[in-house]
Amino acid sequence: MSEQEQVGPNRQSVGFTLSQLGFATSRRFGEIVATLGLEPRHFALLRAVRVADGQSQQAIAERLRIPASTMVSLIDHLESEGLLERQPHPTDRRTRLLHLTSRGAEVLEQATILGAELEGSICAGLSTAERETLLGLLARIAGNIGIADGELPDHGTGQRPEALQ
Amino acid sequence: MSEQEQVGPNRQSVGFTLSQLGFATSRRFGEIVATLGLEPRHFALLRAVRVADGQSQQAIAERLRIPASTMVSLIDHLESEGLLERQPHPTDRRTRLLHLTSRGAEVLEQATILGAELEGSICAGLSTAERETLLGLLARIAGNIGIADGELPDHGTGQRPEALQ
DNA sequence: TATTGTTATACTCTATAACTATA
DNA sequence: TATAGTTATAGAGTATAACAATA
Repeated sequence: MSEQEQVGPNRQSVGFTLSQLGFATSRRFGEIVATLGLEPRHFALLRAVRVADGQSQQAIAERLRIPASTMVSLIDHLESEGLLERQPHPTDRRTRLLHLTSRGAEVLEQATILGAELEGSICAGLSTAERETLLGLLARIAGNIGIADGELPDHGTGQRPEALQ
Repeated sequence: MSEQEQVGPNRQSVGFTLSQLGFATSRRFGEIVATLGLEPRHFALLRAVRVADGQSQQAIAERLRIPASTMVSLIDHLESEGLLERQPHPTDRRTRLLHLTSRGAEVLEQATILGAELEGSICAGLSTAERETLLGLLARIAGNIGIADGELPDHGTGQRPEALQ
């Protein structure tokens, strides 16, 4: 046995391995989007805005489960970078509607491409069938853990929502 | 398509799924050890002490890649809980040697049992062969990412070492 | 002069709550 | 009176650097 001791659930356990790989993958993704001047949470926010252009800050904050005050600083940053804009609501002057700029759309597209490249490097050497097998097994585990497709985790635990990891 | 938008690399990508499951698994493990009054980093520290009783604080800090000042507060906590003890070095009076107490060993054993139960719930419904297949595929991905067996990630990124997640 | 552990401190991140302007 | 967004502030967590004791 290696001198390095296991630290989570048992090494060679699925749980430990998932923790380890999930952490490494998130970190790698963070390094990659950093080359575009973004953090993962900025990427997540740009994506959420792109889902439907012209949503209010509050609508997106609820979607991403982040406090309104955090939204302000995230949007301040992205607006200062010229990636999105606050625009007035046509009838409610309290509300700000968020729109991607063309530059924001470009950066989002580049980040998506870099993400696809990361996916390729992660899965290097796996056949299509193996990748399908892996995704199928992971989906069953997601079911065991209680992560339904498309569901974001409860935010009542004091943990940051994984959307913004 | 679900109204919920993907936030990392593409949903249905291995990378996104690993991030999601890794995060959820870590969180669940944290909730579990919390029932013993521990955080995951305390569990990791107890394990590191158990590897060889009587290591110095510095030796363990290097193993876990955490700053010396952080070690102090972690050990203060565990010592106040009666789970480990600082003892003098026989010849070097600067050095403190760390030892598990019998209660610390018990708690560590209980945490290990709870971790095994978590592993069981994560893998519920998977046959032994499927579990082996999964671990094999994940090991290949670990190789792609550059996580050698037993290796802890570089700590130069500003991220917390996963040992202490 | 170097090293072990401790303490002090500064920084980042996050969330709660107070505040403003509108409704 | 309630709501959208902003600002102020307090807390946790972490790391760097100064420090005391010892080598």
